[in-house]
Amino acid sequence: MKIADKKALKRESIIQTALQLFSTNGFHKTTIPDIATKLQMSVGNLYNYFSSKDMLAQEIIKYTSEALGEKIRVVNMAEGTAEEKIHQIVTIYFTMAKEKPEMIEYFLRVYLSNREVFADGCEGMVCVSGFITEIMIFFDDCVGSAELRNQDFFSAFGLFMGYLGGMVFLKGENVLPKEIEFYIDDISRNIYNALKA
Amino acid sequence: MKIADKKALKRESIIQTALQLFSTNGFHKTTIPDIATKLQMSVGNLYNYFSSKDMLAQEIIKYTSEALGEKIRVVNMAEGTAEEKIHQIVTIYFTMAKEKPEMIEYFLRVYLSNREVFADGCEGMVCVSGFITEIMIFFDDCVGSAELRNQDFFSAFGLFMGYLGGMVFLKGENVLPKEIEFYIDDISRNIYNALKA
Amino acid sequence: MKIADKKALKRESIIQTALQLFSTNGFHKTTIPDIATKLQMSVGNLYNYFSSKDMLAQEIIKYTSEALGEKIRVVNMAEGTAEEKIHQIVTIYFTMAKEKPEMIEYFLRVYLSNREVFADGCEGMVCVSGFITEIMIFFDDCVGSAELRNQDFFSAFGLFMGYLGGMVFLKGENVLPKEIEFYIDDISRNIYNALKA
Amino acid sequence: MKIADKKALKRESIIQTALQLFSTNGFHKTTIPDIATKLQMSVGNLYNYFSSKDMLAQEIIKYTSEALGEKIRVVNMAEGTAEEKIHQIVTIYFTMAKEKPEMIEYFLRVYLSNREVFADGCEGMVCVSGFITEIMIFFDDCVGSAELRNQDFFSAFGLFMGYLGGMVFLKGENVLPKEIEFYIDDISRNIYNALKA
DNA sequence: GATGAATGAGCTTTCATTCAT
DNA sequence: AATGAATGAAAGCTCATTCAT
Repeated sequence: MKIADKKALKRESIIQTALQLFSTNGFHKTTIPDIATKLQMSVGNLYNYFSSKDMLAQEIIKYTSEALGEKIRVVNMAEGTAEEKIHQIVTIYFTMAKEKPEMIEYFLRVYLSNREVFADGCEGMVCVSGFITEIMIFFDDCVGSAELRNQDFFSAFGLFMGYLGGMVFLKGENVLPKEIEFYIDDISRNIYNALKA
Repeated sequence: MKIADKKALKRESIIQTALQLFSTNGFHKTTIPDIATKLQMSVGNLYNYFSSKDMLAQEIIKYTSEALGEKIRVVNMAEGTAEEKIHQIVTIYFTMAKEKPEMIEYFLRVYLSNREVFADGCEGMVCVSGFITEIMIFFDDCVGSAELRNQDFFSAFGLFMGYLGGMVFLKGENVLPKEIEFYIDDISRNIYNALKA
Repeated sequence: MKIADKKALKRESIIQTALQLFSTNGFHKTTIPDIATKLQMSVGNLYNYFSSKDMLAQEIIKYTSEALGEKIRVVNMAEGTAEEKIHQIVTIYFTMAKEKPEMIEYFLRVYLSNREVFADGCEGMVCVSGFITEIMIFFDDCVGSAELRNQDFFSAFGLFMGYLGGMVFLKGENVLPKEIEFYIDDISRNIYNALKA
Repeated sequence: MKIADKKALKRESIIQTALQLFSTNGFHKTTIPDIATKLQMSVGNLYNYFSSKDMLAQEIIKYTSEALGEKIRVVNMAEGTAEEKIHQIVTIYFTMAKEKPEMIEYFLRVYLSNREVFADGCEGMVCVSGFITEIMIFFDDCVGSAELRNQDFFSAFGLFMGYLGGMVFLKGENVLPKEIEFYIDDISRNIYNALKA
């Protein structure tokens, strides 16, 4: 294997480990030594891959947003009604919340809350554009096909992002009486009803 | 004025100042000396009112939740259709986000993200029950009058809390092209469509 | 004793201890814990008196410059010929180099060499003006009385500062075969010959 | 070209690059990676040429001292009065301060201040003997020809080294109102007056 | 000779909390 | 009730040097 590939691989392993620790314990409660120890790596070497804790956090949000966006892209590129697609997107989101909860939690507990960390480098929503872009495409498509009502994009986007995020937050707080998958149908229906033409 | 009253007054002024600083700068970036300085008070004395930084944060979330709950209680106790009441609640929320953004931001940036701070003392959603209870009452009433579809409470609550919170988050990120009030009608309609019978 | 006085006293004791350590071991080789330990003080508390290591270094140069300037002021205010005054100033400088070598060494080994430390706050020669001002007064007086040749101030100042500093440097390197006092007469004569009208 | 020559060439390029960085940014603020990067060379390879950062610093001072000494040697070997030679030496020094300021700055900002770096290997003035020896020869010659007063060598040497170094320091601080060449005549005259028989 | 990833001790600085006054 | 100097553990980050390739 080439050296460049090895380095890329290690970089990704750092991202994944840090993602998990940040999500679980919070950005400020996770220390660089914590991350390095879990990776069986020296603190100094970690800084050969990311120039600061903040920069690491920024790379993670890009990585996560990209990963989520990719899955939604598949839905966008397939055939289907708006109602079906909404159901698919909700399913993707909740499945990920179940299987890789750290990704969704990272949005909620790190990105959303530690503004100062993302201030320089993630202005606007540039670091989460991977995800947002796909939602935007989905919405435009369905408005184009007259399945969804034509309204301000942010009104629709806030519904998606906020609603799904809110449910995962409730899950994280252990206040949901049922497993998260239980809510897929209800929530898909609510979203569709909210947005349909 | 009685001494007890004076103490209660000072207690509240601490809460309000800390609320503002925590919301603006984040929990971990706000220091106890920061709060004391802004209050023109000594750090030692501040500890006569709150036994720790965490306890102060917990009191703030109760205070904020209560304040928001109270406003919704007014809606609950007045006459009106479900559609009207949804519009009123959205208006209350966004008006507060405009006029006292620190309260909403505290939910998003402090309560939601610093789990460890609220772990001992705010288990479940006990510290935000002031707000949740009112949403619950609203929902029960409207289901009772057959205006809203009978569904799992959390499916409905997640919609409210997540959607509104998400919009305020977008506002905080300065990505909304319009003022937040602009979205009141759209969003009220979306919520009503989502939940109506 | 008043609290403010106690604080001023402690402040000065920090300055003196740090002065000694910086002079002896160099700025970069002296750590904040080194200084705190020698003062039997906690690291944190030291930061209640000086906001950073750099600021401490800046306060020291002001303090030192002032102390040296004061001694020269006495010469300036007394009667005497230029030749006598030069001899007195050289004597003061070398006596200080003997008795409080850390002050002179601080000029040479800390102030002169660690430009970045003094870049913000000591621009130009503002932090050593206590000393420079007196040399300037001395020179102006003697030019005014026609005892010294009228020439560019910096040509004269460089002679004083450089020559005396250079000798103390040689002393510090242990290359001088004799005690520093031995050179007082020679050097005073050289300076006088260099500058006389 | 022979391998040994190539190595010597690379060695010198390291010295020159390090000289410049150390002079500009200080010894402790210049890292080995900084030097390697500027040379487009790996840090590991740099250690094939110099066994440590300290050893590199010592080689630089020898190199610099030799270079300066060589120029003065030319003066020493030419005909001329003491007054002329002093003028020539001052001119050499200030010209170098103008054209290759890093050499003179290295004396002032690195050699003079970081005693610990030069402690093992440059005891006394052994690493700057290239320069000192020539000044010594100059002084002996002129005393021998009865042009300069016979006095302790260090009294005379301190004048040269300190005075010229002091002026360059003032130049580095940007406090000199004129270009450094402007001072050549004044300073040469002052030195001659100080030392003449 | 040449590379640069890896090490890890060490640095400056911060801050919740205490307690003598 | 009120003060703020004092504590000290812990954080993020740096960098001379090594060594497998």
